[in-house]
Amino acid sequence: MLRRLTKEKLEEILEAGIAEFGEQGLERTSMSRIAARVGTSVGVLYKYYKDKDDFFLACVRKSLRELDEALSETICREEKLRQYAERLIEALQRHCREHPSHIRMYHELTSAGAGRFGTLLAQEIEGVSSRLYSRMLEQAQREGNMRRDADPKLFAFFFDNLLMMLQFSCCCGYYRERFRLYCGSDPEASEEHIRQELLKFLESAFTLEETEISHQG
Amino acid sequence: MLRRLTKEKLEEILEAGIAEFGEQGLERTSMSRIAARVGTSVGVLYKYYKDKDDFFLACVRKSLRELDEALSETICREEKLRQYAERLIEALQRHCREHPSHIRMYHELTSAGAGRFGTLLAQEIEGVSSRLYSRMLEQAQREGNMRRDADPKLFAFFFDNLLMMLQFSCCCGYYRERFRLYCGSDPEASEEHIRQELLKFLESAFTLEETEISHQG
Amino acid sequence: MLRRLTKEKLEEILEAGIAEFGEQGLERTSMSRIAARVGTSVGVLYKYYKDKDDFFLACVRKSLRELDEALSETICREEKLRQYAERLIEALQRHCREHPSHIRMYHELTSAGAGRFGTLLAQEIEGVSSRLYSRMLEQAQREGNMRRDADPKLFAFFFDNLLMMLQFSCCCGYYRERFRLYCGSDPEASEEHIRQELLKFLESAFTLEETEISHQG
Amino acid sequence: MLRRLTKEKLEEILEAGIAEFGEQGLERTSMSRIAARVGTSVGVLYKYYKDKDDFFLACVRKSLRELDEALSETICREEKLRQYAERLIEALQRHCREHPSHIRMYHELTSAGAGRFGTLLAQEIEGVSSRLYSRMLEQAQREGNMRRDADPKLFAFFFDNLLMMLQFSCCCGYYRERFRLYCGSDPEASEEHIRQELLKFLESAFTLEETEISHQG
DNA sequence: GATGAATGAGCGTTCATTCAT
DNA sequence: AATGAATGAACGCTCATTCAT
Repeated sequence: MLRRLTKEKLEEILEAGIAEFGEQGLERTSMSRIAARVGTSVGVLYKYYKDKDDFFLACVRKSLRELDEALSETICREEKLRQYAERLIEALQRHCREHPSHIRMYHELTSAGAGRFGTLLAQEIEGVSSRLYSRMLEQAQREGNMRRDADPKLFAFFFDNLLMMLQFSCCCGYYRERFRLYCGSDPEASEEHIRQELLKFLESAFTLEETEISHQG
Repeated sequence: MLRRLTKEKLEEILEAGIAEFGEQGLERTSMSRIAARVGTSVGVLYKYYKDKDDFFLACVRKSLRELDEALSETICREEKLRQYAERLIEALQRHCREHPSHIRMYHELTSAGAGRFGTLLAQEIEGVSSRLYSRMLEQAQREGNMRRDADPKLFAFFFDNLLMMLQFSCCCGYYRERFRLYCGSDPEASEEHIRQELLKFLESAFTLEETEISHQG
Repeated sequence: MLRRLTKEKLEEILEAGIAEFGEQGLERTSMSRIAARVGTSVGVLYKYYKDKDDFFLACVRKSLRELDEALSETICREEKLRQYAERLIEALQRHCREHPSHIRMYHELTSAGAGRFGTLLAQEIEGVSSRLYSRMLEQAQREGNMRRDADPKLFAFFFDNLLMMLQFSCCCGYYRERFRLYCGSDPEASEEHIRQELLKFLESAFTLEETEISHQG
Repeated sequence: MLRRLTKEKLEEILEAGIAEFGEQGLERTSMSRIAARVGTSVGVLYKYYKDKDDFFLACVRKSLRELDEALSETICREEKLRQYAERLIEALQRHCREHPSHIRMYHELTSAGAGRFGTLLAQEIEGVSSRLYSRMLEQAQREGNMRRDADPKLFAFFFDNLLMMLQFSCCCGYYRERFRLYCGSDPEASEEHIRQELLKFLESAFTLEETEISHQG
């Protein structure tokens, strides 16, 4: 509809929004600071977006698209659960490294201040992965790669919980500090180690193949 | 020195603060709304607390004390990891049922807007449990109740991540919706089931005793 | 960059500020009352001025500029001390008549509440006249128009004291009343008379007995 | 009426009030800080004084009484104008040294914020000295100790102006800085010198040419 | 009679949003 | 179509004053 803003400028605006929302939170982010940050006026923000909430939604959605892209290569492959999990964690770790403010903003949107978006956004964001993980684990179960007495939905839920917390622990102030308390180092200092340990943690949870058992003596 | 306000009224004020902070977030919570909520004036808030931040900290600390109490009975017992975990989860679930706003406020304090408290509070809040869990898992490892090739610190971290997310999923708007997407029901509809599934998920992760392995056929 | 407010409006705002500060003092003047007085919103005040203090400083400086203008014609002429003094007093009296609130605000800035500006403003305001008067009296002394045994700096100080008090007595509530007590009339009722008497006072105060004169050689 | 407060305590309270009013000004002085300063409660202040204004008036009056005492010995003597002036200045300088906050408070009361007391206090404070000085100068004139063509009321006014400014210059932040700009030193560094110069100024300001002298007959 | 906790009006300041230019 | 100045509601906070204890 509005053409004056090049696609690049729009991307820049949204990226600035993501950065601010991630750093300051929803309330403390000011529209004029965003405008100033990219060298436009508040006017254009309000031309493209109804209000601050609308702009926030746009930022979230852009971020979501990028996450989808980052994960798309991981998802499309057919493979064993463990391999998939490893590739997924790896992709998420890279995403955290490259787009920490996206994760931060994502965390902001789970806060009470963003409660009015709650239902709407939860569906957009979690819908895909929840269905994906659930189906994946159902299949794993059928194939004997997961405890037969497990509820695949809840296991999918626990699985995603671990992935989410991993991301927050890499990008969000409070959770970074918490990670330090648990592990004594910054999360980026031992990405590989964290990934391997998480895989172990998951692997014992998901699969109990002979090879694994033999580790235990 | 301050006597007019009964202990009960003070508790009520803090509880109102916790409720508001949990519902609205740090920024959107207004001191005058809290005062109105409990039928006092803003003045008294500022008699007892230096400023809004100070009041927030007092709310967090009150909440923390109550959580500690709720968990104290769980912690002092000597028992196997699995039993301990079950009792811990149970206690947390009850705590969520009885004090959802405490959990909501706790979640708020992890958001960017509360960043200035980050380091301070992370230590107060996570310090105890991080040391507790780590030591517990180290012991479990020595006693053969956990994979020998696991990093007990990271496993403690993953363990607490799951517990945290469980609580958020019971109490916080976004995470409740997310839970519904994963499981199709409200978290309080199946507390027992969730607990048992989480135990299974953990159990495979932590312990690999013969009896467990035999489940897998 | 700021264009909506015409120069006139801006002047009007500052003038309103000067009036309020002069009438109410620094503390009792409220930004919203000033905004209301000129029919704008508080927002615009904070667009142009960082905070109340900054606005106050702007008012003082505007006032100072206008005083400088009012006196500039007086200062540039070369003449005898008495003529200069007469013209100076006359100019100050006119300034008091035309801008009483400026003098009132100037008086406010000497009060304890404005202490934080003290050193800064004293230099801006008094610096010029103190140097000017001192040099003038030094010259007068060299030319034999002033007692040789006088300290020109202190005489300049006394001189300015008289001029300041004259202005306050014309414009400031307390000092107007005080003037009435001394003279039985309003200061504006006898400007010419006051001026002439002040000139007499300056030119030979109190006594001119032989014994005194003999001090002069 | 109220007896519980000893005379000493009351004096202490008033002295604390004078100090605070002098340091902070009328608005910025808080009743509770005064109470705290002397170790009582606001309650007693409001038992003795209707409101803050009333307390301020009481402080001013106490201060006035003390000034009167300080000057009483000076005033009651019969002597020549010059001697009287010297003793008066000396007494004022001592008063400034010993009770600077009284002078500061006196200055505060001339400010716009205290405008509502204006008329009332001006009469109480200036009434005596204005009549005294005027009568004194009238007499001096009759006795040939002052120009015959001078208006004794205005000369009394100028005289008191100089004395007031001297006191402010010793005690009040802004005026102290101003003094420094004029003279390059603190006023207390050269009390004797200032006094002597002021006496010179009063006795024969600026010029003492033959033509001037001839006015005196 | 003394206390000092409670009150609440009022201030300084911010910022989402509008709309004249 | 873009601008960014103007608006004004709402917030955090203070303090003179009251009045239950």
